[in-house]
Amino acid sequence: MERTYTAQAGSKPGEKVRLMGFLQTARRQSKIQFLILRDVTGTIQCVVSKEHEAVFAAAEDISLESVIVVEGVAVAAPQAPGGAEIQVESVEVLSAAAPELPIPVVEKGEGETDQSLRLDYRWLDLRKPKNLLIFQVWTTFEEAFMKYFLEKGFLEIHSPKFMSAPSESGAELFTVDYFGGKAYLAQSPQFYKQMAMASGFEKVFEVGPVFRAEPSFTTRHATEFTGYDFEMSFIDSHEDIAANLEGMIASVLTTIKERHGEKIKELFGRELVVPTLPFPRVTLAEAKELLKPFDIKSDKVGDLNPEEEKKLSEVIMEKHGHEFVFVTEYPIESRAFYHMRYEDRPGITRGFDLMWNGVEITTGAQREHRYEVLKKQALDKGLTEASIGTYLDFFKYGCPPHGGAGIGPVRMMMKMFNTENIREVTYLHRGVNRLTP
RNA sequence: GUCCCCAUGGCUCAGUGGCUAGAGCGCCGGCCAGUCACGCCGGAGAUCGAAGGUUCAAUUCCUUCUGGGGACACCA
Repeated sequence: MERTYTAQAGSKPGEKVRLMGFLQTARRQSKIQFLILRDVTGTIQCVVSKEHEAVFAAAEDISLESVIVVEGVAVAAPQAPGGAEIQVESVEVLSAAAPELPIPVVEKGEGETDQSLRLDYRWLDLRKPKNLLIFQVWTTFEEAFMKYFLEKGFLEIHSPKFMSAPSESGAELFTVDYFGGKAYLAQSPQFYKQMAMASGFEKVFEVGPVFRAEPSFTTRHATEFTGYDFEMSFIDSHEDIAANLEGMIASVLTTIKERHGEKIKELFGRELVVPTLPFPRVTLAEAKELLKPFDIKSDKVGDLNPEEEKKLSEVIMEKHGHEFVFVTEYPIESRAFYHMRYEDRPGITRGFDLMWNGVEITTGAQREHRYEVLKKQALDKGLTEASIGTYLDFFKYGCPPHGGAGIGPVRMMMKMFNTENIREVTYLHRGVNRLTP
């Protein structure tokens, strides 16, 4: 018999159906049992009556979270959760769960299970409907991200993750053994998406893994995560990049809100807001000025510390009613060597950071495409020709003016669900102290 | 890497310088024809994170270590 999903069962009253999923809850009485079956579409109540002696006995022994097949008649049942239930005629265990779960799948009472323990048993933790929703949204996110750029004629590239030399200054890279030699895991597709500009591809985007060997212990860092990047040629300034970035975000959030807005609100209490265009923009100097009244101690002159980022977002929300803000005109000291600088103000870069509700989610810039200028900027930052010679060569034989941005979708997901921690929205977190499961 | 906090059955938490370390959920057994955080009765399950120290006596106080969380630095 063909399988019916729990979400469809209600629309088949009187029909015999076959359902498959996990036994989420069992409420057992002497002559009637209520089994809550969960599949990827939701849950439904299955009723086992003592009239079916053998079935009743079999159902009594099924441990919670076992994988089962239930056959029975779907009926409308106003008293049942969801308004429909299955009158069970047979039940079969496909895979029995060990009787005591190491972490609960249905959290009862006050405290939620400790996060690190939940991550140890992530495959059980992910059985929770709210976690399933997160990955349904991830899928929509990536689809909408790609759709936005594909419709604008961007090409998709996949740059290699093995590299022969460290790419960015001071970057902490993972070293791997490469046939007896040394290789590094890419901490950004930066160099290779720029190479695509030198190749005349003009507009590219990439979805791919990024590796960072930074020993960071925060709620928003991982040693491996997915990066969304784009790069485009023949731009006038970093504003062209900002415009595409904000357009993409508005488009992505529109789609996500349409498809998942209600569920997100129901399960996470977060009312998703589609941002208006353009996003507010402030220069770093203006940001510092706006923050002055709050007397936040910061030893950062050319950048914002996390507390300042949070406060700035609050101020912007008050002034403009906007969750996003671009911060522009960072000094060269706090930016990568390849950021283009203003002709008239050589200490200032033509780029931006984008904040969403207090967290940095993107860095973007116009890149320096002039070979001699780029080389000088790199050497000034302490890089050697030996280490970035190949990269510099990309610009030696003609390269259009260009720019791009690197987006941290994990951080955006964190903001979409108002979770405190990127680990909650990561399929399997990789951190300094976590390599399993 | 620096600073702060935490560690008690499978899970979430109480608690105490001294007697048998408690509860709810879960688990096991029994009862209960409509539950829906079902209910009721009974039971098992803890070297109180590890090592050392103070003390007549340490799960409780002290030190170190390990594990976890958070803040900073760095970044997406």
